[in-house]
Amino acid sequence: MSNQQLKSAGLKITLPRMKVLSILEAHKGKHLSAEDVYKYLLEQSEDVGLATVYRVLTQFENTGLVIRHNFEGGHAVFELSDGEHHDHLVCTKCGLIEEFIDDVIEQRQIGIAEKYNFQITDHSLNIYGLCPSCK
Amino acid sequence: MSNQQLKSAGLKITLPRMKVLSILEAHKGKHLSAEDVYKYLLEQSEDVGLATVYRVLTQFENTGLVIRHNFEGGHAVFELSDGEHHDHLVCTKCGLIEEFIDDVIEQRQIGIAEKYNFQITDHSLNIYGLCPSCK
DNA sequence: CTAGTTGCAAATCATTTGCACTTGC
DNA sequence: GCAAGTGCAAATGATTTGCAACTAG
Repeated sequence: MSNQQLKSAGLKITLPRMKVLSILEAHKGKHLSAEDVYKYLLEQSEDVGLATVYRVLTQFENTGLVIRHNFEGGHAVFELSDGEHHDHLVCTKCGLIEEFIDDVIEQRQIGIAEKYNFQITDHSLNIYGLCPSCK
Repeated sequence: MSNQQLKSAGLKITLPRMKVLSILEAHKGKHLSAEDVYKYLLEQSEDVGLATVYRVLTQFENTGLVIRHNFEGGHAVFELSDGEHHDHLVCTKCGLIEEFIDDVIEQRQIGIAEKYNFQITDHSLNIYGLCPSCK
């Protein structure tokens, strides 16, 4: 199953890559840092180096398999791409993340890029605040 | 003049703080990294340590005097706050940054936060792409 | 005077890289 | 078999911190 995703991404099907992919699938909808993935691998007593986790995640990002987010606070997080773009609500207290899409905002952004004559390649919108259980 | 800003921020008026502030004022509208500020200080043969630049910028951020942005690509940039919130168009090739505000988007974000019952404290919207001269 | 500040060097954190070794095809 | 992939340890780059010396109020 996931083998196909790797193959069609032009990557050799190796143990570490499959393991990382399975971790990501097991946490679909979550946002994991490289360290997180590494920890989950250790829990499963899998023998994969942290450096490899970084390498694999970066490769997955390049093939579009995963999305990398740079939220506030130093470290990047990754999530399996579902092909759909979405933005985030991030709780600054507990770290909870809600995803959302707003077509009006998407359209506006395109309009703004046009106004400034930018060729838009990507964008990120993050709303920071306190989630229902933290406020 | 700037002395007042520091005093009202509850910070002692020290040489390093005034110098950093003057650098920021001399580059109003630009987005400088801590290293940038440090380099400008060196150019003026001012004797301020990089660590102090970081400390001062962080203090300024806490008092709301400056805004810190975490764009893609590792290092944070700072800009003097004009009290107005705004978002950014970032050129991924040359680093050019254009600022913009869109009331429709602002309103939408408030609506989204309400829908998810989040107490919004901050948000950042960055559109990445190629600027007119880079595309 | 003395709490707040600073400079410097060493420490930390996330991430990357060099290199000899292993593995997928 | 051989290029691609991996593990480990050392290197990196941005930022932080410990601490003794310094300075604003």
